[in-house]
Amino acid sequence: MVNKDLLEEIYRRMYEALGPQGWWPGESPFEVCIGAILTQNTNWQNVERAIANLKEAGLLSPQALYALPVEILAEYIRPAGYFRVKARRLKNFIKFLVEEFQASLDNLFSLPLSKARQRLLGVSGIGPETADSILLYAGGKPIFVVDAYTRRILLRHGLATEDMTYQDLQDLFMKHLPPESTLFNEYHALLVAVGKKFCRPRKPLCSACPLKGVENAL
DNA sequence: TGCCAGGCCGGGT
DNA sequence: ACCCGGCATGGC
Repeated sequence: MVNKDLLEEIYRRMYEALGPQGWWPGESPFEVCIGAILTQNTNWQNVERAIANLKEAGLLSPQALYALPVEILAEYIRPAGYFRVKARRLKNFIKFLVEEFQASLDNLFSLPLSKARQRLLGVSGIGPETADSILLYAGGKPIFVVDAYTRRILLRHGLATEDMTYQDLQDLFMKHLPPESTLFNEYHALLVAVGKKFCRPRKPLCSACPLKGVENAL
């Protein structure tokens, strides 16, 4: 069903339609981690406000956030939504980073990939997508990020089924594509761009979608 | 004006 | 091993 040629055709079409995306939209690996947690089920525009608040207050460092009470942090990130939950999740991640890795992402990323992923998943508030986003976009590791857009696009083209798990969908890409972080980076960013533009929930057809009919393109 | 946005957790079956 | 309610702001 899904094979290497099809995945490459999908990539080609998206790239030709929308060009390079240059993700992640963050200035440092640490900022990428914060953004990855804040953007859970939330519009990126709202996340940018929250990050801007932290930046403006000089709080965008592991040390500053480590010292900041969770209730205060919550107020800064309010625009990102779910702000009390996310303040807790951020603190969990910061505590993890500071106390187990001397506040150094490089220390975390120096672990074998599967081990680093496992450790991230051990932090309450970091699930598979957030962990993989951190590994790929902050760490430059060759791991494919699956999100709601990825799932919806695959479903809409009959390339996946509802019962497929995160792992199933991730395998679908990683078993057929070369493990290159630059490719995985662009691929996922393009899926998000296409999803935002052409593959909204509840809107059945996307006549302008660059992926229209790819499932039959071989 | 509802619907949607780059999920995840914890409790209940 | 699933299933579901809860979490919240801002744009269109």
